[in-house]
Amino acid sequence: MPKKTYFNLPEAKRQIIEAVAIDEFAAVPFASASISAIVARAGIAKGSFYQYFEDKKDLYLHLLDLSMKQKVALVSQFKPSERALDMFDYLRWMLQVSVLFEMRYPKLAKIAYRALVEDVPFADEAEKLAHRGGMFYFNDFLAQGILHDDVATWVDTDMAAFLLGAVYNQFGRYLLKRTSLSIEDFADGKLDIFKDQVVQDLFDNLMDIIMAGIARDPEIRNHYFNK
Amino acid sequence: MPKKTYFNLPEAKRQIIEAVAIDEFAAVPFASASISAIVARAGIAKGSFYQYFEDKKDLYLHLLDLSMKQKVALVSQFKPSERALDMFDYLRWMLQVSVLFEMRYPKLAKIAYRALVEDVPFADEAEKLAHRGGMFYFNDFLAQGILHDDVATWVDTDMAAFLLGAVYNQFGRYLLKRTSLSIEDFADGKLDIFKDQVVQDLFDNLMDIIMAGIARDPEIRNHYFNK
DNA sequence: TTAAAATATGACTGAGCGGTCATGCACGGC
DNA sequence: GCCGTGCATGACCGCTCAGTCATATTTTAA
Repeated sequence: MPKKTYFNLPEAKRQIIEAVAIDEFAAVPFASASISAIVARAGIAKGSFYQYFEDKKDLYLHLLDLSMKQKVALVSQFKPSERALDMFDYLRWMLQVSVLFEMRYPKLAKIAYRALVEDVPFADEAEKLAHRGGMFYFNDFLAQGILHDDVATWVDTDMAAFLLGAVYNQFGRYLLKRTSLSIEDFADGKLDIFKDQVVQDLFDNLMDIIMAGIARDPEIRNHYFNK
Repeated sequence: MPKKTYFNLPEAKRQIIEAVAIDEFAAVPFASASISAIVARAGIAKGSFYQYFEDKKDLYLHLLDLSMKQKVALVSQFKPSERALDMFDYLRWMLQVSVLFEMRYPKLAKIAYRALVEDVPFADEAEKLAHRGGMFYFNDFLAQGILHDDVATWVDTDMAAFLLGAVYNQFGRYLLKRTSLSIEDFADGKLDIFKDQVVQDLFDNLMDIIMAGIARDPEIRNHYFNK
């Protein structure tokens, strides 16, 4: 946790520091991120930095925390309107929000991604933070799906949760490669992932594969077979 | 490419250097890997190292190359016996070999993994190397599957290839977490991933989900539905 | 006005890094 | 015996880094 002094700072100053730090930690791995570079770009003295944060790791975990909070905020902002959607619509919604986060806050997303795939000298703390904001408890979710006859009983829910996690985590990157779009295209609202047809078609196809793979209802299977 | 001098070295000396270097680059990200540490542990002089390799990147790419060669070797060693398997058996075999590589050569696997997910200052070269040995051209493979009526025509093969890649790449790590087994359990042959029932069951379930998701044959779908 | 508390500062430390280079040694051909 | 080539060596260079600290400045409270 940053020191008390940091939170006494004027909002604007904190904003600058955080923006610069997010830039740095999104651009390079933890070990390569430079505090010296950050303080220089943020226009503060090295000594000041250490009045705000315990050390490099303290800043890093703070950013990771910010990232997760932002994701959670986005999730609740786009929560499906009223009552529970159908399970597959829910899975689809999760996928979309997950991608949306990556497009809206690419740097924060990258920092969270790093925490999971890269080695930091404090992997456990980082992973705990990253997972807390992970928000998608696929496992419980799928187990519920079996109880409600949405998911085929033979499906190993823990395994299926792993599959969903792996796919959802990478889908944003794939989308960019596949469509040759860049994050900027999405960023300035010129392109709404919820509306763009090409993107929606890809979402559809992915969800189709997953649904056909785990759904219980024979009509769903037949629907895909008859396509 | 390492310099000529390196290849003139006695086999044993090269082995030591490579073993130590693999250790280092598997343990920490590229930027943190220390040449000084490697030469110290390998018992050679710093100057000697730079008679063998151009620079740090040269060594790293060499290791990446070794990793890919080892994977390809493992693949051909375990090539399905005689003639072509059924497409799904083939996908299953790919998954198993992919996991086997991770268990047999965890450090080499880690180095390859890093090349794909971490940022090195020469990402393009690294990715090219890693992909060349990636060996699994799911995309063409699935396209063939459609031609042969193995894969449902509505499946976006490029997308499905992404899904397979994402899942296959992570499955080894999942397997370890899920089964609470460690790499050592597999390493010394005490446990054969091709024979162990728990592991095979997980393979089965994953393949079931994928097959049910992309197969064309209605019997396959019904088979899963009737489970 | 003043004293105390909080905050800002940047030169400095000690360590580690990748990479270089002058020097020395070993060995094969003549 | 001599020389040339290839290899081995480790002190050394220039740089960057995270983190410290004595000092200066500003803010607060009385």
